[in-house]
Amino acid sequence: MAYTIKDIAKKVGVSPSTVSRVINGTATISDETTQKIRAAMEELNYHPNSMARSFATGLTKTIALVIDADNEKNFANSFFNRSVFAIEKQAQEEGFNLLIANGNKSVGVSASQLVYEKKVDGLIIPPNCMNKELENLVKKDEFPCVLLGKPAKGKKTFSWVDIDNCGGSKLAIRHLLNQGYRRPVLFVENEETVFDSERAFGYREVLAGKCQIIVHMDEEANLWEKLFALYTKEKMDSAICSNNEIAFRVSRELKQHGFALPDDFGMVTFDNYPLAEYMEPPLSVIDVDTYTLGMVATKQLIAMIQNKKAKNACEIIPTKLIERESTRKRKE
Amino acid sequence: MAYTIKDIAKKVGVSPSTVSRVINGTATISDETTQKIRAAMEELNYHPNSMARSFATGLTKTIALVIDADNEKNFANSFFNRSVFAIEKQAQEEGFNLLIANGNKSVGVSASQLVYEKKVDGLIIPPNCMNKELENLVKKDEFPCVLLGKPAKGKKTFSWVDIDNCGGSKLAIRHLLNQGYRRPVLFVENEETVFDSERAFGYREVLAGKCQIIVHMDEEANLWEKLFALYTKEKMDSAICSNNEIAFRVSRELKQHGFALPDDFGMVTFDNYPLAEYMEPPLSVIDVDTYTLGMVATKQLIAMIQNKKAKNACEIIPTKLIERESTRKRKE
DNA sequence: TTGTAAGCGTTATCAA
DNA sequence: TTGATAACGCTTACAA
Repeated sequence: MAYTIKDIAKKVGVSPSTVSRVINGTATISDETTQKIRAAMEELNYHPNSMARSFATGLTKTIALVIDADNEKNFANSFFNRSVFAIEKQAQEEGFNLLIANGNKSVGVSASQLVYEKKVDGLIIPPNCMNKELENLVKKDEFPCVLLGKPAKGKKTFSWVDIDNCGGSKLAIRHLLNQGYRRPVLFVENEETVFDSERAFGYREVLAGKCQIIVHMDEEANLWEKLFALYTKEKMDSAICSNNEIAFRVSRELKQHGFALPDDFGMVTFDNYPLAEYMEPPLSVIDVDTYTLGMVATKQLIAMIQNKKAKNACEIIPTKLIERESTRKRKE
Repeated sequence: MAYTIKDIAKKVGVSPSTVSRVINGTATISDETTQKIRAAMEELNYHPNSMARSFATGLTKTIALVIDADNEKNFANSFFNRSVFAIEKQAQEEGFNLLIANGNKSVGVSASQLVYEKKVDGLIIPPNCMNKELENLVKKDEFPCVLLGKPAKGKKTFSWVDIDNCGGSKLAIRHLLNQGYRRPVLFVENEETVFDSERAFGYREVLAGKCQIIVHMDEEANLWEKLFALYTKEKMDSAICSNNEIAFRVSRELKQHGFALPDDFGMVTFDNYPLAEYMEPPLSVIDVDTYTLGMVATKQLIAMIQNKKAKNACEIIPTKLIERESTRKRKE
């Protein structure tokens, strides 16, 4: 068995509470005893038992990130993972551990269970992992939680952090217009997702009164037909794509049919990873800082746990433009 | 305050231990009392306090994955992340939670601390996160741990799981030879890493007695010069690359200097993500199953925790070849 | 099949 | 500045 606080107390000749006080700094203890206790802990290589501690205090010093265990794509992608990395780092920095929780009730230990069982002090939840039970649970107990992404309308009572999808969209279009393109089309996966709808909103706002075309990729069985129509009928000369995969598919079709980027067609895509820099030509991108996203969410959550922050804070992380070959300035 | 086991006991009119027995199935309890207890738990929405439980049993039902918090690249890449996802899923399946631990001592709660403080029951450690302290610690206490990758020579006393780097290499060369290429060169990052050295080993074994050339990318300041020399002097006509990034760099140089893939040059790369499929032409790959890697490691670890498995097991996950355009069969 | 009671290691309350 | 002591919620001998 490992040493306990009692062993230290006995060795030094003080009571366990004194040792506890030295460990936690919860009372002023004479320099002399403090020294002796420190020395004894060092000598026996004593480490407090975290479970006993958590049990006694009711605090676990652990936060959980909820993931969708049914959907590997939602987890194992570079964007989410930079966030995970940031969350872990920030948590560490503030003395917290990160637990990965399952958003799905059907298998293993669900996020709700972690809350019920008091295994964590707070939750970071991607909106798509939020379900009714979790929602009621955190609201009822005022359990600290931060959404990693803007919640859908009508659920604004949570704290959340998101990247500036609307602003990113604007940045992209203004850039295209600046470079001499006239008819940028927006390609999204599914406008019903919050981030695609925000991007569409930004697109529409900048192009108010002008030609606006939004293509939903999930409906495009015959992509080339669609592209060709947009080119001939709508004079499409450039695009903003909502992700690298879309950008790849669109540019491949165009190139295969004789279009050259950037001369015949300009392209900006959201996300700098994984393909943008490696495409031919390398693509200009709206870079979303998912690292900062994760870091800010974690800071906010821990502040809530420590009662330092309002229950209803929200923050938007700005995006930035990285210019590359795919939007080279056009000669007038 | 949430309900405790005593509340349930009182409500049903039994002792707390009986309730505990029902929860854990540690004794046969009459059907009648079992029913009543279950009903009471349901009614009060009772959930056992995990910290009290862990404290009493000394078991946390949590495993930790150690990561290198100083190096984002080591964490936020698609290979490692499929493993993380698999680890989480497998852990869930067996009723364990996954904690992310910091391999680095300098910041926050290090992996060693988690062990000292008894916050986890076992560790999954990438070999590059293994340090002297951790090594001594797990050996001394016979603390359950599995390495996520083959350890360097002389550290074989750990359980480990790795992908079949040597076999993957062989698969790649045999494929190139089959397709009619004659002089495959191996491009690695750094042969001192275990996986590159295994790959080199496989390469040498298949080409025993024939021309063998291994290029270390970290030393190649002028890549084209090197490639040109290999082509003219050594008649290089194909390559195996140790990762997508190398494959991209090599193929870009070749294409820029007028070589066509696969006609002038054949290429196989390790790893199917993130670029291989999106390159021009799409690259044939040695696909490494990092999902299975993580899953097997987790199974092994949990078996160790439950005393079902030897302390010194090791397992190798086979690789497989995915043929694409970059190694189309040559006409003789 | 069930109850009693001790114990897990720490913190927190109350006194001194 | 310190010490006794209770309490945290659960598990587990030991008894019955």
